Parts: sequence; structure tokens; C-alpha cells
Amino acid sequence: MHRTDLIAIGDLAARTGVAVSAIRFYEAKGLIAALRTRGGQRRFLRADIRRVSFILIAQQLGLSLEEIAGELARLPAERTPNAADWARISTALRARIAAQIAALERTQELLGACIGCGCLSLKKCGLYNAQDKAAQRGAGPRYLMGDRSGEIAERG
Amino acid sequence: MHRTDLIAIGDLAARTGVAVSAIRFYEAKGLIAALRTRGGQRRFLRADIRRVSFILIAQQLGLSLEEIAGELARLPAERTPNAADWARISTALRARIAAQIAALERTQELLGACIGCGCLSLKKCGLYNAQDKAAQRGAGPRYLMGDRSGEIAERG
DNA sequence: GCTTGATCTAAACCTCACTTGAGCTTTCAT
DNA sequence: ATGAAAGCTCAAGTGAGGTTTAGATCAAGC
Repeated sequence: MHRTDLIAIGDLAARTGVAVSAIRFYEAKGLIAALRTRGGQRRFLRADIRRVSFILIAQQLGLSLEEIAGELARLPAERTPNAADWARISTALRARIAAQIAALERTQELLGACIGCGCLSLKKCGLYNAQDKAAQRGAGPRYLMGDRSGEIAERG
Repeated sequence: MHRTDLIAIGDLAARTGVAVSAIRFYEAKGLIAALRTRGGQRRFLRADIRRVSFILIAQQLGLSLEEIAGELARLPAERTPNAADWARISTALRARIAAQIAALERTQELLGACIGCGCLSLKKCGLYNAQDKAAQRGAGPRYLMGDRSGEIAERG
């Protein structure tokens, strides 16, 4: 029944919408692990579909691959994040997102106050330095991110 | 009285807190323009202090240098953005920021709903694709951005 | 058993926003 | 007139998160 529990890299790619090259990249970065066939080809567990999904979601939420690797490393090998893991992680994310929202709202207010003033003085204008650095750091729009939506899988 | 209306690159750097190399970079990208001395050194107008300030503020608000160049190009040469320009630009920015906030709030809600569910299915989990792509595009944390605060000018 | 498509590795390349370095020239205060 | 400080150009490097390419090998269907 679970003879074909192992899937090839192209299947994993198709299932997750991630490019094959990206999966190899994640493996190189230690985010996921692969078994090998005698011929040297990678074979993944079905559970890795969820692991990759987790990577994608966490990325959308602004974590860097390094941070994601840190989270995944806390899970036993071959274990996918379960409800408890996810609760821990998502609680941390909530705080991060709240900080981002707060920073943007602060900016929005300043922008409102500034419309028409045109001062643009670094010393006087609150807009400069309005967004806090910590929030910036994690905000993480990877510039290619937006391109993924159109080309998702359904390929195999 | 306005004989020394022209300032050297180091002065512009000191006044704005931007590295000399960055100013050259901006010039190369067409964001600012420089006159040259007979010896080939750049001389800037005092107005360029404001232009560079504008670049910094716009960057903080998530515009790429290319977008900023687009805005600056709409201004006559040697004219610094004035109140009217700023009103136009900042209105556009408000919309952009509002979209970002909305996307983050949507994510926050989904995250709340998802805590403990641990589904992580790309098909079922609303978290994936929660943040809209347009908002992502402009969010723009430049990874070095946070480093600037400590080293601002006051050098000369 | 052969062909076709998937996979392999390694290294190079991409964007963005700059920085760094090498090697030389200009400017300015004394 | 001189010497330090600042400026110049051009090329290459950085870092995140990958993609692309080249040339070879593997797996599977007929």
C-alpha cells in the first residue's frame, strides 16, 4: 500500500508549485532532506509536501529561509509540523505581523500630516525613520514572489 | 551671496547621511544629476539635498529606486519636489500602504483562525496566498536599510 | 533495447541597492 | 608649493533567494 511513498523531485515540485531548482536549493540549505535511489536521484517522502508548504507559507509571512530552517530543525526528522508546532510558530508570527501593521499605520498617520507640507527635511519630517527597523528587517517581499501565482503546478 | 551654491559630493553625503558611493550610484541611475568642475569633480546644487532626502523617504515607504526615478523624472530639472508634487505622490503612497495594511490584517485573521489547526495544505489553508501580490511587490525592505541609522553624518 | 523525458552536478547568472578596492587626480589650507 | 584629504573611474563583491545552462546519467514505456 505504501510502496510508492517516495516521490521524485518533479512530483514534489508539481505538488507544491515550487520549481525543481528551488527544491534542490532548499535541500542544499538544509530545509528538507532527500533519500537517493541507487542511480543518485532524489526521492522524497510524501510528508515533504507539507514541509515545503510550510516553507512557502512561512515565507509569505516574512520569515527568511534561515529562520524557517531554524523552525524546521526543531522538528524531529521526517516529522511534519503538527498543530502544536504550528500554534507555537503562529503565535510568534502574530506578534511580528502586529508590529508591521503598527509601523505602517504610524507611517500612514505621518503621511497624512505631511500631505501638502512638502518639507522633506530629514530633521523635521517624521516620515524619515517612521518605519521601525525591526519591522523592516523581517518584512521580506522577495521580489520574484509575485510571479509564482500564475504558473502553479497542475503540470504532471 | 550664492557663490558657493554648489556643494561637493562629500558635503551632500554628510548632509543627507548617505554614503558617497551611494550618491554616485544614484547619479549613475539617473536619480540626481551633477555638474562638474574643470577637474572633473561633481558639484551639486543645494536643492539636491532635498532630492536625496526625497529618495530616502520614498525608499522607506517602499518605492524602488526605479519608481523613485520615475517620480523624480516628472519634475523639471533642478526643481525639488514641492508641496504639490508631494501631495500627488503621497496620496498614491497612502493607497499603497493601505493595501499593505489590509493584506497584513487579512493574514492576521487567517492566522488566528488557523492556530492549532495545523492543516498546512496549500489547497485548504487560506494562509497561502493570503498576502496579495501587489502589496508584496512594493513592500521593499532593503536588507541594509536598518544599518544606516547609526552612522549618519555629522562627519564634516 | 531503445528512445524519451526526468534527473543529476557544478558553476554561472539574475535582481536590487549598494560597497569595496585599486590606482590615480584634484582641491584646499597652510 | 606642498601634502593631506577628498574625489575620480572602473571592476568586482555582497547577500538573499533563487534560475539557467551544459553536459552527462537515470528510469520507464514500448
